[in-house]
Amino acid sequence: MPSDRRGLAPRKQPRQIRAELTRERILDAAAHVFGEYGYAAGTTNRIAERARVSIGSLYQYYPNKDAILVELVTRHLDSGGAAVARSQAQELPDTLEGVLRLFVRTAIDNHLDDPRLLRVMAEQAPRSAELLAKVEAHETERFAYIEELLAKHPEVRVTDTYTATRLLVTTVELVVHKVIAAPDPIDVRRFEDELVAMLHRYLTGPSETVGPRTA
Amino acid sequence: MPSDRRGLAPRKQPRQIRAELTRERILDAAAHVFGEYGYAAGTTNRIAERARVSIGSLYQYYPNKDAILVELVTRHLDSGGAAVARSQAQELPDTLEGVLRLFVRTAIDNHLDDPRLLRVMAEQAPRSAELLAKVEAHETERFAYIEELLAKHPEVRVTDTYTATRLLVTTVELVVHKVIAAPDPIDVRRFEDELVAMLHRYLTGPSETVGPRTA
DNA sequence: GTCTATACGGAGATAGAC
DNA sequence: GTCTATCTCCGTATAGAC
Repeated sequence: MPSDRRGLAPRKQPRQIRAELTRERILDAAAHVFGEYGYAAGTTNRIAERARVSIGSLYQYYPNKDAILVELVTRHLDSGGAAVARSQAQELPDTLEGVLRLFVRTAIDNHLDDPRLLRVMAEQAPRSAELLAKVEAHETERFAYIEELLAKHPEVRVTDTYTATRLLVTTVELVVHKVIAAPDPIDVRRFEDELVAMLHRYLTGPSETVGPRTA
Repeated sequence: MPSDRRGLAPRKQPRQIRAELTRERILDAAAHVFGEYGYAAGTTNRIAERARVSIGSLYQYYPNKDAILVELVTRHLDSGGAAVARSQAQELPDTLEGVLRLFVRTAIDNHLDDPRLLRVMAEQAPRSAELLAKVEAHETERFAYIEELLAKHPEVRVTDTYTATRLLVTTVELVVHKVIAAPDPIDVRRFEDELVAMLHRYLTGPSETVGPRTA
């Protein structure tokens, strides 16, 4: 225990920083425990143990187990947003296909680090209203971003851009989740190729009737 | 696992029949309770109550809660298989697009009856080894069926049919689940149109435009 | 074979000492 | 502000009467 600082001028408010670190530690521990045991068996006791914090302390930082998971999901969503921002900072590829590939790959990379945790968050998490709202907000943001992106490319021939955007983003999200979370190590890059091809042909394909093209 | 006594007893056994009915009743009750409360809050007590059976009796028919869900999923998968068989019995559409539409629509129809239960089964169910095995078996079957189907259509220009089939089936399954399970009643038919278009263009699109992943 | 009553156990959450 | 100890709650599963 540090010495009693009563009456001394606060130096740098180490408490706040320490507290923040503890929150982080708990969150990291939760990520690990949820990933290893799943949500139901990922008990707060285990989380506290792994974070090297007593169960009592844990409840000082988070009101309940669910709140931990919500923060975990939030953190994940933010990390995804940050990744997108990073790509935006650099110059985007010229071709539509390049843009699609970047989009898909970013999604993949953002999930590769912890597939098991992904499963918990994407599939096992109890869907509280708060969580749903957060996820939906991020989704809306993504929709807008992608729709705008597609608008810049004249090759896009699809008419119902509203539905198309939703289908595209949804497909990428779901398929990427599935492939990453799959128990067997599928050939991810091959999947990536096909997924990009599918999206690209969808967007640039003939809008209604299909005429076979001669090579 | 129920004991299969077929062929052993030539005499009528009304008990067996009654027992089978009770199993059914419990299963129906479970479907309702899981759909309404989710898996975790869908307790065996509630299930027993709704099935008008005591909790003790319930455990005479099923060893534990998980077994009930497994049987529920099995039943759902079988119903899907039956639907496919039905389409197979009739003549398939001539065009590839028609076939794809039938495939997508069958998937949708097979899920429309109880979206909330679908959510539980697809998302919340604890994935026991047994359950995973069952699901995977069905999936493999579907893969084979679709791959064969695609082989019959010369319009299909995609080269890596193995990966393509998996992408296609996976996409349909996931997107359909998502759309059906979505809280707001999305315009399902519009989504169907776009999904079919995407798959169709993917399969018939130029295969050589997509080079290997760009650096 | 179906019920009632209950045990068993585990998880979330809290109280109070330090 | 962190710990230990504990309490409550509740769901699963069982025992035993009828």
